[in-house]
Amino acid sequence: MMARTDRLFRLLQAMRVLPAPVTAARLAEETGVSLRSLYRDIDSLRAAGARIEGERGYGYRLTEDHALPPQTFDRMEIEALALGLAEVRHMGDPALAEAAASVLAKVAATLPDASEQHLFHAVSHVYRPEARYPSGLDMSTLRNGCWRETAVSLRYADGEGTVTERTILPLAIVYADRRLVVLAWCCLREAFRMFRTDRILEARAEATSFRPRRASLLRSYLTELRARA
Amino acid sequence: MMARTDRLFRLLQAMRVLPAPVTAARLAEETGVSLRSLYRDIDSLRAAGARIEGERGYGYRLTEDHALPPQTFDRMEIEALALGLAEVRHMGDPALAEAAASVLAKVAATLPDASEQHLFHAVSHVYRPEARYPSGLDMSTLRNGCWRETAVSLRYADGEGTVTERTILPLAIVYADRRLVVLAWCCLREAFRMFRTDRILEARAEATSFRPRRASLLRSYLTELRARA
DNA sequence: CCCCTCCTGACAGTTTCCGGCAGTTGAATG
DNA sequence: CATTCAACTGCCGGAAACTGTCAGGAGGGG
Repeated sequence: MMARTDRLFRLLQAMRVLPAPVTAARLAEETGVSLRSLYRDIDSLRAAGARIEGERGYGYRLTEDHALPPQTFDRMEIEALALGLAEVRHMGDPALAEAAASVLAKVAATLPDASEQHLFHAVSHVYRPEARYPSGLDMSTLRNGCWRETAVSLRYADGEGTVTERTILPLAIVYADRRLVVLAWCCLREAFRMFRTDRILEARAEATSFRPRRASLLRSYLTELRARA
Repeated sequence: MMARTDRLFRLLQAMRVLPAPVTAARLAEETGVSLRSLYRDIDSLRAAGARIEGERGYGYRLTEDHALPPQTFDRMEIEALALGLAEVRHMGDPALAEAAASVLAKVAATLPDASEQHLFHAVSHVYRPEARYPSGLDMSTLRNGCWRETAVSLRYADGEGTVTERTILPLAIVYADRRLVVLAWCCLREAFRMFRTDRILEARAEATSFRPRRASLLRSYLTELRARA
């Protein structure tokens, strides 16, 4: 049972150990499988996130190990994690809060002592004042925009309550002044702007993509912000 | 493809996140699989080295999972980490902020793309309003008290500004209502109390140890807090 | 042109997986 | 003592996934 999964791990291990360019034939022999299946296995690993470079007439090379070294954190770092994640659990939208809980659980699993584990987990549950996140809004629209580098159109109420309709290129979602805000390029004003998530009345995904400009746009915005301060 | 393996990981994660005794039915629903299959999956995990305690008429409990391959963070989880840690960098005392930065660097190192790494790191630097942490106070005294389970004596100003001198048994440092507070047993009042760090005028380490009562004390305090809400 | 090697598609045989059902067991509860 | 709960087990048949074999492509080096 689980023969296949086990074999994939062995394959990965073989690629780590064997000297750099390894032929598929060699790996097939190593894992005891036909050539055809080996190609399928390589596919599976790539699909699972491993970066495997394959060149014709040359062989395979493992560029990047996604099974990273077991993350170990010292006590102070654990403390920082617990605090930060507890905060996100309260503040964030449901999806974000769940992710924070999930990280917490993963990190707790690496803790040596069982009682420490439990406390670590417990502390993050202590304080739960009313959720501060703008409940009506579906953050996933914004988050998808950031990740997929697609525009989003908003109905947004500014400080005076004036409502405007605009299209933005969302760059990142961050805390600022204790609130969740979206850093974005505003197509209406043709400038970088921050949008408080609690003032966004509605968000709709648009089809237009701005890939691959997100990284450079965000960089410019950050330098602009830094210059202003 | 690989659906099964993926499901097993999800099952494990579910057991870590959900509160302790979980019924098979619940886990089956969580992983979207029939009850029969769930029992098979539990078997697989046990065979793979996870220690899962199952009691009839009660539920499952995960006692240990060290034998299993290390878990990586997905995109959403990375996002949660970045947000939480950025917050701690601003809020925390220097030692804590440094720890947060250090975790950030460790996690960033595992990110696949170089530009993603850079952005991830950059975002956490964006916003730096004035540090909100009570600058005069040396948090390490309190933190050491928590870790080494030794008493600490405080000069503390309450809500009306009345200053009192008291000895506490510090249990944990957490956020509450957006401020850093110390959860502790107050020897003066003989009760559990929360102390806002920004109202602590002075903290001195005492020699008296309360080891190993910290875990149980904190547990009682937490249940008391939860009962009150 | 030939050889190396990665890579893809199709097909058939085999294996594994999955849900459902029926039933057992241990413990707590009433 | 009966009942409920919920972990477990065995077995079946259909569905799905995996595997090896065969038959090609495709890019680069000699």
